[in-house]
Amino acid sequence: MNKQVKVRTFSISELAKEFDVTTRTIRFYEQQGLLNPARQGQTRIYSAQDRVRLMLTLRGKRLGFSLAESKELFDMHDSTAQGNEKQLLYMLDILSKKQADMRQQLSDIQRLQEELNIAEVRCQDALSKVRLRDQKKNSDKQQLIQEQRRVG
Amino acid sequence: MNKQVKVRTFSISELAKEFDVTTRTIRFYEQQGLLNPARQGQTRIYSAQDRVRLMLTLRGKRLGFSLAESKELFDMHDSTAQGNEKQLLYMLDILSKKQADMRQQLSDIQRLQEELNIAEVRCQDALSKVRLRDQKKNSDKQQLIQEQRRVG
DNA sequence: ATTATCCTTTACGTAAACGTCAACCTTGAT
DNA sequence: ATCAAGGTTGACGTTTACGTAAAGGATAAT
Repeated sequence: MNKQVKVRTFSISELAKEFDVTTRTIRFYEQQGLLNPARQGQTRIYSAQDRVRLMLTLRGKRLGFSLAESKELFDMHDSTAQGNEKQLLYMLDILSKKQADMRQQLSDIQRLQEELNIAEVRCQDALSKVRLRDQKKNSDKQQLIQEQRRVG
Repeated sequence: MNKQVKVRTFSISELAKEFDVTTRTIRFYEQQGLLNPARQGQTRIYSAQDRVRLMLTLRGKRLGFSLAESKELFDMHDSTAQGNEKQLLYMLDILSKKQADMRQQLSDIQRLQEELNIAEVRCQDALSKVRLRDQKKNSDKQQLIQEQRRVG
């Protein structure tokens, strides 16, 4: 039985829209060896796998990975299936380094989050003070007008 | 009483060493308005505050902040002490956006950490399989040698 | 038939964040 | 006195990650 498995594919602009990047960006990632879409004629056809790769690449970017680093991780992930010992050890080394990076970032983020909260409170505080002052200024003015009416 | 307060200061290379950046980097940050060291003649003298700013700038970088963004946050932090309502509202807006960023990053990191762990396990697994195989190969060889001795 | 909509390649341009000289003080040690 | 160690200001070079424009092919609607 020739099982016709339907595979969902994507056009370049579909992916661009979904991930809010330009098509230029996606083509660039391909040029850098991060994506490898099939072709229909000369038009690119992206598989679900390609889509995942794009997702991972973008997440990597948000976490400060260069495209080259992401590519390296992808390549290793692909090759370690049939990797030799040296490859595997190298991969483990990279993985542990990345994990250290992530621990660092995690603590960076937590510290920054606290500081942002503090700044926000400070800011809200200053804001309410400004508003109170302005309110008082207005009520003073109103009072003045009232008195002027009584007098004039 | 003329209280002579001793203030710890730093040279550019001290800071460079401490934070593992080049002096070029530090001067560049000054040029971009992130640092503002005092001068003694023409040599730069960094205060503890300058040092903190450098620290924050570098942490910002690790979290994907551009130098311009960090500068903006510094400037606002400095100015919101006597800021008007519009300034404060703008600052609050930025703060909430940054917080959203950080939440996103936090989840990115947590996901990636899981994936790195999985990859590590997979890799360790592959490694031990490779080693077992090699061990067997060696023991086979040893056995062969033994037999050859017995025969030869 | 032509207009519009996607898609393509090629190629030059650009902003950010430094690196890398060059050419020049200054200052304490030998 | 000189010389090494550290500091300074330009100024041009480099890498990364795309932007932007030019010139054109393929298909679908009007």
